[in-house]
Amino acid sequence: MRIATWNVNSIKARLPTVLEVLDAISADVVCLQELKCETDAFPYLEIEEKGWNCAVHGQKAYNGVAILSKFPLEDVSKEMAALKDDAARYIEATVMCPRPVRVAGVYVPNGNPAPGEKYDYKLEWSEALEQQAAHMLRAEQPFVICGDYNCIPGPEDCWDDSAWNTDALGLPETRATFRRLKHLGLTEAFEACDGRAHQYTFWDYQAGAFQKDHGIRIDHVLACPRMADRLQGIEIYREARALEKPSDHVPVIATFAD
DNA sequence: ATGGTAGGGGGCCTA
Repeated sequence: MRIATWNVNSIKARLPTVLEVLDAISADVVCLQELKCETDAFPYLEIEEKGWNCAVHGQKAYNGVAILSKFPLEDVSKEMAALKDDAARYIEATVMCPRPVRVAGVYVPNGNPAPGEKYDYKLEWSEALEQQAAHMLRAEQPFVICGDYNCIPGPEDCWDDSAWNTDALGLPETRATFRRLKHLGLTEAFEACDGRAHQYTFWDYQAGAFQKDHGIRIDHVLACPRMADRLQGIEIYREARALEKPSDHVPVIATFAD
């Protein structure tokens, strides 16, 4: 089975592209971030028409996450146990593929400017996610946590570390929150399957960043031990960034043995 | 050179 994550930067502005890319990547489950639409305004009809089941946690203008699945979605939850959050940044559901897997889709706060209130919120949110992961590890069901972590794991995951290690996405304390998550016993799919330096999932719209390959790797798939045992590969669908009216992020797809 | 671009919503904020 293939599980993908993609920050679409507005589902409404991107719908034709999203449908085209969903066809191209052949995933069974897709976590989407930055829908930028309310739950009721999600384009259910157009996406369900292509065979997807949709679980959506939207809000007006900002944030918004969804899980799409070719298999039935069950037991949808839109909150982490440890955080009452006004922002729509979290969604969790069980997919039957055919064995049940718990899938969490996350949109971790950007955190800029750092230091400041926004960065404090990022750290608070990351702490709640760590607690959520710990809770899921204690439960019996295998799981993955996919999404836009807004974290550049290491200096090799951006084009110029000196440009990023003082940014909220690359600060040592940000990288520490991501390491703590992994140290609970989660496997980062890219690290386990590929691990090459300078492979990116986001390029800014500004200053010709994509053309210069000035990117960062901030979209990640983390797997529990049992799912890590089934992990077969990771792909970054870079082609999506070269399309007309692209998102600034591209899909990341992890393949697991059935 | 502290800009640049994109999206949403409503006259700036987030990224």
